[in-house]
Amino acid sequence: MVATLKDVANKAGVSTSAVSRAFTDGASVSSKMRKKVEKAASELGYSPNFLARSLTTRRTKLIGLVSNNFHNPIFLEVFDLFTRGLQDRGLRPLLVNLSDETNPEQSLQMLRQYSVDGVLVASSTLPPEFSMAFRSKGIPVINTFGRYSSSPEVHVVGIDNVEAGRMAARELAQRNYKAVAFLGGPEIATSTQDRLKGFREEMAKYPLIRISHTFAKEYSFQAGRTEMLRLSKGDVAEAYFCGDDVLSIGVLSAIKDIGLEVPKDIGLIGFNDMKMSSWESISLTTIHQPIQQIINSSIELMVAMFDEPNRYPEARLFPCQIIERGTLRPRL
Amino acid sequence: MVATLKDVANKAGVSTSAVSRAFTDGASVSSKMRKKVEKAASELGYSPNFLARSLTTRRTKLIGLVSNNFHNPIFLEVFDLFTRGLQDRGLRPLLVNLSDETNPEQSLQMLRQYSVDGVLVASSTLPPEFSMAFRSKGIPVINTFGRYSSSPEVHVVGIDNVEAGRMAARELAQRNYKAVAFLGGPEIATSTQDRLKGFREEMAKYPLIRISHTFAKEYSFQAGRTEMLRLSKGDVAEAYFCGDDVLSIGVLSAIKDIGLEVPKDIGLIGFNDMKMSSWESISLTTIHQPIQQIINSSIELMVAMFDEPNRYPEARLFPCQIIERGTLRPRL
DNA sequence: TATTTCTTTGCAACCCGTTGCAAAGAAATC
DNA sequence: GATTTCTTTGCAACGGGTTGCAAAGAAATA
Repeated sequence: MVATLKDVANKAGVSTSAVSRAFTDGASVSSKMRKKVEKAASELGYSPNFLARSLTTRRTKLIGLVSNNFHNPIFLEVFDLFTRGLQDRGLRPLLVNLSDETNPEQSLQMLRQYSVDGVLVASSTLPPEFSMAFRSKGIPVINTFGRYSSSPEVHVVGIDNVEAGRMAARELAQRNYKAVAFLGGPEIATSTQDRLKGFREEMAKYPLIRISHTFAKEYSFQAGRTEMLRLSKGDVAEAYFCGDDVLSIGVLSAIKDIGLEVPKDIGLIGFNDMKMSSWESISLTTIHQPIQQIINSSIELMVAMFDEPNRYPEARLFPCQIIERGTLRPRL
Repeated sequence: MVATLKDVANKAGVSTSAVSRAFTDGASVSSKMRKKVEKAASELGYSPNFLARSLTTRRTKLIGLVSNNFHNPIFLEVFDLFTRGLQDRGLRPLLVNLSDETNPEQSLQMLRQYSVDGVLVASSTLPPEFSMAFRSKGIPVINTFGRYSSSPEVHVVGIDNVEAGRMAARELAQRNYKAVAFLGGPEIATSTQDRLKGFREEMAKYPLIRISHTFAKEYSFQAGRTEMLRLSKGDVAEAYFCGDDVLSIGVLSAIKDIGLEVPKDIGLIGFNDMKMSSWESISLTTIHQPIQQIINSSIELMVAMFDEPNRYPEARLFPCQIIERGTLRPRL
């Protein structure tokens, strides 16, 4: 049915090695030979079978792209950037939807069966052990958006969540809020823990500011809304640092329902700066996470690991940035 | 490094065929043999290489998942459902981001090189020729969310966009709007064309209703917003049928800026019923597209084609449904 | 032109599995 | 117990490529 290397060799009257070489960059072939082969190949509509090739080259150019977050719109941006970045380098993303799973075993086995060249774990909630499982089997792995401190054995590309928490704290302090709160994502998420940690650390410098914290069940609109509605039954803070933009939007919705106004009655700063946050109807002040850079860097690091599998693990952290929009009152 | 079938065979003291059979369902192996092999295999941490296997079985279980829309949040839901559905059946999605490309050649070649078992084209904007290219090379292909009428050679799973357009028209008529407009996505998108077609057809039955139409540059918030702002400089209709929810949300934002109120001054009905449309702060009346069913059905059809590659092409269309929320005035 | 060096080519083994076929072994029948 | 039938096993060829090595050919040097 579909033409093979042998067919091309027959048609061109040359050996199979010659054909193979004609399709390999930098192989030892004369240009006459290459021309002859290419002619035969194009007449037959031949192109090499990557999977057969991978058997000997040990390179599939398949990359496992693992995520456990298919609900937060920011991940659509993430997938877009990852797929384009990989494609541009001739790599192919094998998408793995982890859903509720946090155990690496299944994914690990599956990705090994497909001999992926590497694995990109795109998650800010998975425990470091997840990525470690791949590394310990010798598969290059990058934990994008991961926590760097606790897993120095694995490459991490992302941001310093602790510092981001401090940044939020400084910002609220500068705007003279006297009672602030952190409204995080799921308590077990490493990103939430770290942002809270930084937030408290920094706030400790302002003894006059009251601080509290609480967690939403997940990074989602409804979770944010629900949590804020719950909070509204008690003492409401003057400003909230919200662990994620989609969560923030839920919170905004709740605030409106309660009958309060942003930023007049209550301040809000989000996290991520997803596209939607800049929509005029939302206009969320938030902390921008440079996902374009993070993703590019993740891919570059992955590619570098192909040549240097035992590369010493590093953490690549990018600075975040406050994006001023309409949900915090002006600075002093 | 990683254990192969031969290693297992040596360790267990049996032939490679025996090992192979032990890992194949329904193969002729005694249970003693299987036990022996499994023991050796688990000691070595062996699991079969799918790609090597695929050379002889001619099944990779890889499915190309092709999309050109990484901006509309509905596609996050689509990816979620597709990846889970495929995984549940032991299939693996190889994600292809088409971006601006509409030419199938590159994707076709790439997916052939990876010997995918089938291709799912998830797009309501790609021309039918795109999917046809795969079919003509003998690769099972389903056009999910595609247009059925113009490409009877390819399997299509989705909705009847013309009928959906009629549905919107009926709904607006029933609510006694006297000047309505269709605000579609990109004019070249088949889905936009069909929805407009149905909308006009149905509206033709109501000679007293004035009707017009216009197109946004793409299915996005900004495109919707921009288009509505532009429209606001001229004659504004009483109600808009918007070709997509994210577009609608942009339109809503513009309406607010203009100083009009929904549904008091102006009505709006969207399309898709993405998660976000049900957020309390948006509460968009819209037409629900049953994407869960569409995607399940697409996958089932794909699987059926494995056994019956020349299956006569069919269109599977699912009915849509109006979801009443807060952006249309009550029925008469 | 003869010799040396470099480039190009083909052979054959290999990558990691599967599978048709025949031989060996076990079970069933007489 | 001998014969027939069924099950299990191993051999060897195969799937679609790549690659080390040696031979052949071309170019460079003497």
